[in-house]
Amino acid sequence: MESMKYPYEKFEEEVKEAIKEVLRVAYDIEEEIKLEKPKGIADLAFPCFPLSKILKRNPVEIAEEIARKIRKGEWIEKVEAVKGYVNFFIDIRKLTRETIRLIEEMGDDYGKQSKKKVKVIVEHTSANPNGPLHVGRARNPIIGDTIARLLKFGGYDVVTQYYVDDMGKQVAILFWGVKNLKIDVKHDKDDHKYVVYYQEAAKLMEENEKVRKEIEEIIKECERGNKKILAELKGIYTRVLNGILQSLEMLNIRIDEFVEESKFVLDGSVERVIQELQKLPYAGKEGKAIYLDLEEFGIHGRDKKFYITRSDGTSLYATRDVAYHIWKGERADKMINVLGEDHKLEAKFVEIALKLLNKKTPEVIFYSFVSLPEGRMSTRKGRVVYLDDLIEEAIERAKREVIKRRGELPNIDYIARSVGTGAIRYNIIKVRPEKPIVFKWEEALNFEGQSAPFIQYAHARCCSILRKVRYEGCEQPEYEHESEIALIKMLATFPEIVKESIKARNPSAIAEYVYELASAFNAFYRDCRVIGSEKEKERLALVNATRQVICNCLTILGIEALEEM
RNA sequence: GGGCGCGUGGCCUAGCCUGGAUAGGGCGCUGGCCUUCUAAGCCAGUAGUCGCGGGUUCGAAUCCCGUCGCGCCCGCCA
Repeated sequence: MESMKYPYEKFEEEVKEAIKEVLRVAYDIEEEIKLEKPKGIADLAFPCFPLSKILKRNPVEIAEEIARKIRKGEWIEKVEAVKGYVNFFIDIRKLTRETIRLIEEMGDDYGKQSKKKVKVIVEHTSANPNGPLHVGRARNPIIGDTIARLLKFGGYDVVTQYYVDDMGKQVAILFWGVKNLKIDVKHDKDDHKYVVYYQEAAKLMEENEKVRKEIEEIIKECERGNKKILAELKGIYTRVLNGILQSLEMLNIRIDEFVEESKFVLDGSVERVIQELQKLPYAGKEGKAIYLDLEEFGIHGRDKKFYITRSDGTSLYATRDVAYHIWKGERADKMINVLGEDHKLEAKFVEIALKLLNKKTPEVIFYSFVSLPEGRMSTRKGRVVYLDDLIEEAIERAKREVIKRRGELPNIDYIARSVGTGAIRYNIIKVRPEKPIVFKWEEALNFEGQSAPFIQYAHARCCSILRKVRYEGCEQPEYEHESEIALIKMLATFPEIVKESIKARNPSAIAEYVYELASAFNAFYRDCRVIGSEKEKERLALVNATRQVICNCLTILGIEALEEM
């Protein structure tokens, strides 16, 4: 698969070369060729308007002239000039043969890019282990996991990391609560059980000076690297963390590595960061607290001071984050972090600090919060939808739908789970991360239209046909019906979509594409009878190829490709 | 006050990086399609000053400036 090229890519190169050649010979112009893909008009198009300026001639004429001078090629089947554009049409018979052949040869690998030998660490979720995940933050694991899957598909070596904040106020409050309170909670998951201790302790801390002091003392001890306390703390937060991980598991999300924040205090790297940073000319002191003045880096106003230590010499979250990123950067070629938009300023601080220390900086994907129609989610105000409740509801509803349509299938629970959780993942990932989402049950649990079940359904239809008639290969497939042609073109562009969506770090492009592919398949299904038709063999090839590409997309999206539903 | 992000039919959304040929979809609503491969489907209809104003350009949803609305942030918290 090294340096291999997919058919559409080859076509595009041929077109570019052909245009370049004509421009050079006929007009003595060396220009970067920018092509368009006007759906439904041509496979590729070259607008001649910029040339018209250089040549001081009518673009319509130029297009016609260029069109005349370009001959058919290996991939170019036809060239036409229309309204100032040179339109190129691909040799559909060749495209068909190559695409079907490639999909069959490559299978689950179709669409992948060549191995990059680049290691990427994707950090996502990293939620404080003080309670269950709520829907407001559920974008994080879904975006992170999908990015990781996408990059893996694109030929990168990917490792996912969860940065466990075991030294923060949140975990300290939880710890205090569990040690000092006795609350009877009935819940089968520890994250839901323990969050009650956290909530109660947080309330007491606000009302009671003594409690506040005790919790602060816990934090101080952690920051001084008290191993005994840290170990005790770990015993408690691990149970909450495991609850969080169970929720993620339901969504098909598994994280490779867990990195504890305390590690960087214990191994002295935070101290080294502080030493290095305070040597910088931007360093200053306010009392005994050390800060960096970031005015010069475009950060103005009150927030220009980036504190790296407190007055008592202990480190701050962002400082420890710098140490973590230095460590991470030594273990990867690229770092990608998925963070809530509330972390923008902190991330900027970390980035500047890393640059000043001459270290690698991470790319960050920020997402907006999911809010409720009543406003931002808040555990304290009880205005919250837990991810577990959403998952449970989705699965239940999916199960009712399966029973309604299909009766009691033997693997109904598996199907219901795949449909329900798939719907959740798809609904989150189809929207670009920076767009705010207002959570509505009827939207989150939508099983129709642009949704995971729609796509899974198209896949199941393919499988159903292939179950009835075995596909045993097709030597020279050829298609005529416009629905067949549209479908084969969709299949052929998949590798391009993968490439672009990686480049733009935009997994929602895959979600968009696979929906369109499923849609194109539905049109084909409507128009072209497969089983029993004269073209049965060829159409089976198309069905099989569609099945494969939908499956590959769903793998990237972390959604189950169901054979039956 | 400052910084960042978002603003596309009643609702949701793609396209914006890299400007081009009628702004794609979905939900909803109206009507139609199951004696042939799964109707979680399909078809037809409905609905749009791409927040607003200016600029750049042969051409702007897309780039630039301004403006309004919403969100997030601006702690020796995380």
